Amino acid sequence: MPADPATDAALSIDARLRDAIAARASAAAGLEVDPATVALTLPKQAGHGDQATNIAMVLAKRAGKNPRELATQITEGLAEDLGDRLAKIEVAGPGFINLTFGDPLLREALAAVAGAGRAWGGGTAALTERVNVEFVSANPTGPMHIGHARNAAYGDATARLMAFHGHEVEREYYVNDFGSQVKNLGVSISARARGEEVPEGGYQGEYVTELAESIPGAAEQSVEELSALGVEAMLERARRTLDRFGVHFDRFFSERSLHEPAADGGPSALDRALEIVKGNGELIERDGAWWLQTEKRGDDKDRVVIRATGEPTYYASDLAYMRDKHDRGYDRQLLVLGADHHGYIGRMRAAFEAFGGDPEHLELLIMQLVNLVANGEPVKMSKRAGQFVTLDDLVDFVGVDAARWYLLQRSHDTAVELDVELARKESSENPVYYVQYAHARCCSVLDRVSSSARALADGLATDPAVLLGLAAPIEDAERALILRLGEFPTEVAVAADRRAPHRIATYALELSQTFTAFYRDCKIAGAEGDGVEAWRAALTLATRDTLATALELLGVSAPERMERRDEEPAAEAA
RNA sequence: GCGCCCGUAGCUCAGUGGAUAGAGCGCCUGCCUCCGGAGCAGGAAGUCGCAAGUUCGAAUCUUGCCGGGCGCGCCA
Repeated sequence: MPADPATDAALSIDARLRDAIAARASAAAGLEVDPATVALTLPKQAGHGDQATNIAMVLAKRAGKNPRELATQITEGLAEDLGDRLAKIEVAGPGFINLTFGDPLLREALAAVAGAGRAWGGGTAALTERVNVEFVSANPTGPMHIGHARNAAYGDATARLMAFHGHEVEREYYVNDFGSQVKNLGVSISARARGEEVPEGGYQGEYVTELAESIPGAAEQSVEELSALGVEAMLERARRTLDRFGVHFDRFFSERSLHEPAADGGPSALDRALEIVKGNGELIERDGAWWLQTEKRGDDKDRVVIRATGEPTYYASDLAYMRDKHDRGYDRQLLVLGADHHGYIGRMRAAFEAFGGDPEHLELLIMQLVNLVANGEPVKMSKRAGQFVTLDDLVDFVGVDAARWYLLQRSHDTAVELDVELARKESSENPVYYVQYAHARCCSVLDRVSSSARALADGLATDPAVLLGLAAPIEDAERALILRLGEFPTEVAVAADRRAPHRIATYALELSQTFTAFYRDCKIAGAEGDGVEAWRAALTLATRDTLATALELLGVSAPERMERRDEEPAAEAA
């Protein structure tokens, strides 16, 4: 996929700097320097410039030179090469080179962002991969709980992120519509339909009674029929819940279908997969059962695929399912699994390799737990007793935007605590509203900008060069905002590569803060000075689009105006 | 016992080799004749679990220990 040209232009600012630095560093150190290896970072410390590189320190040892001395030589060369694009360049600390951009370079940077619009930050993947992301895959035997909520939010946001970065992504839900749990659901519905207690080990939840009531003549139906109808109903319910949560799958893949004969009447996908691993010498018979020899591939022990009874295990389905996805030609399979599945990594990898898959192309992403807290007390969740905090409950309670934000703002591999009371009570002050507010503020300010300035700013999408002619000096808050916007493509790339959508949430918050500081320090609508209003409108426009993109990657809405919320009624006198 | 994840401010958590470790919430002090105060400015608050090691440089990499979560079925 070709990257957007405007994004290219901005990256080329970065690339041009790298090239220049690499050339001078190479000459000074007497070593080959690949521009791609030049680290350019935005220093967090004010006074350390707009970009910094540690190249002199990295090369010092190999070059046999003092880092500061090396840095000084590189600096002198760069100052000569880059002219007024640099306002300042200096050696600092142990050998950092700090660069401060000149106004011409800052204008080029903003022109690139503004020109790209909603495409800014995307499409920079070096090569496009076909990626299958399997997530949620909750058993259709019960409502989706808070753990599924985190899995859903994460899988979906990761898919959005990778697609935006430049990959072809498909979302897939594996439906466990086969086996003893499904039968168990049928048994439980049947019991409720006949007004009896659910047998030991059955599903106790209220929803089972609801299912029984919703199925006409349930008391007379067979367990098999009730199982099928129950699964169908639960799946439909899951679809509606996910839809409401902003998560849409490309495919619901039935486990049962793996067990059915092929379209041509040939063996099932499961049988074919087993034949393949058997042919590869991966199966062994022992104690009357068939085992996949996973231990030799790093698993704790071998795993049964066909029980002594002749029944395939759940693991056999997993094997066939991975094989099916593999045959569909994806470059990469991502599986988003719950915390309680981390013990499966070994056997899943082993299975993938057993049929000839390249382990590099399988990624198992483990979600850590969400601990729900209400009023400072942990919320107990018992599937047995049928007590859930469901995904629907969460959305009802705090709304889709806050729910997704809270579930996505932290790394997937750290356990998080979510205080639902707090999330709702503080909803007017929590970070997601702050970011949305910044977006709404961009929109509302742009409405107040003069039509001529607005026209100039809007024209940038087609002609970014307009900005370059503006002469007014760039102020600190404007500089900070441009640099922040300029980070977005790198942030997207890192977040996508690390499957870390929470970085986008962090970035969105930082961008919002930077914009708010700009808004405070620089008057936008009606600003004095030649072209200043248009220039600031362009900055606002670029911020609005980048915030909207960031929020969209998280699946959080970007409203053009926030509803004026009435003050909470003062603690009622009761 | 073995395996995976985590230990950073009062709380919830960012930060996967760089400079004086950050944010949100909470707390304290200020700011509404000014583009939306759902806001802004400032402040208090940290032995980055502990100890060694690697390096010019470690919250970050290695090892050991301590503490917490989760998992170790011919269940799904």
